[in-house]
Amino acid sequence: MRDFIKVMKALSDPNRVRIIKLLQNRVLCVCEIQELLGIAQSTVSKHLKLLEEVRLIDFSKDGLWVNYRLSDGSDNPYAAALLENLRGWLDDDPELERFMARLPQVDREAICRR
Amino acid sequence: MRDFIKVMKALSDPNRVRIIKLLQNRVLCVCEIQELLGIAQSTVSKHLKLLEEVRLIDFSKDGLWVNYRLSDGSDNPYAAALLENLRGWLDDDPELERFMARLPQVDREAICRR
DNA sequence: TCCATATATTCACATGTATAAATATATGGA
DNA sequence: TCCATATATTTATACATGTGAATATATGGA
Repeated sequence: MRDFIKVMKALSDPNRVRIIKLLQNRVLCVCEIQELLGIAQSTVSKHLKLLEEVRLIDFSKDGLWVNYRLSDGSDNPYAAALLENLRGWLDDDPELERFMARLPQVDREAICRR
Repeated sequence: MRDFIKVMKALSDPNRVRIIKLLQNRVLCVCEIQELLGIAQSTVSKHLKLLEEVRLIDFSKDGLWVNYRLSDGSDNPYAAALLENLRGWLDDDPELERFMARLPQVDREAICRR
């Protein structure tokens, strides 16, 4: 029960769901997500940590950058099923569409180094 | 997004998930759920109202009794998909197994009239 | 009409949570 | 070794939420 509840709570926040939807397109680092969502860096880090704890996402380090991507779902069946569901959900959400439109222009080299 | 978040929040509480799992077996009234979960009547009513608002459950009145049952899911695709997922999930949860075992003995006529 | 009772609502309270500012950590380059 | 910077953590705060006691509502019977 606890594992299930944790996954549901993880997906009960709009910003965390937005992060999942953005990661459906490509790998992102913290500052790219921060730039896209327009929230504080510490907030982004916290959301990412929570999503990782329930195995909705994975990360790998590359120098100073930390690359976040969707989990393959092998560790948590609840997470896997919901990631699968989310593939087809919310694609017509207007706010998400705006984020998606900006995604190609968000580059960590241009955005974060300043 | 808002509809999705509301369904996820509705399923982010253990007692509400327990109610859903119990309703997979049969229709239940408020006092039967109260007796099974061991929580206050007002709390049960609140949970049921929230679950109904996101179309996870339905109810029909029968005199003083109010019969709650799982929704057919036709109104909310998120609710429908999660109800489907929950059909096979959590069946091996020990606490839920105890609730299920007590379910046949919980009868509104015997439990609530006193 | 009056009462009993199943459920809903109100209210107060303790706990949980999303947020951002400030600070700490870690990595790479000079 | 020292500095710059990407990310993580700590801290404080406002707000949301689960809970139960008390109260209100609604339904049926006498």
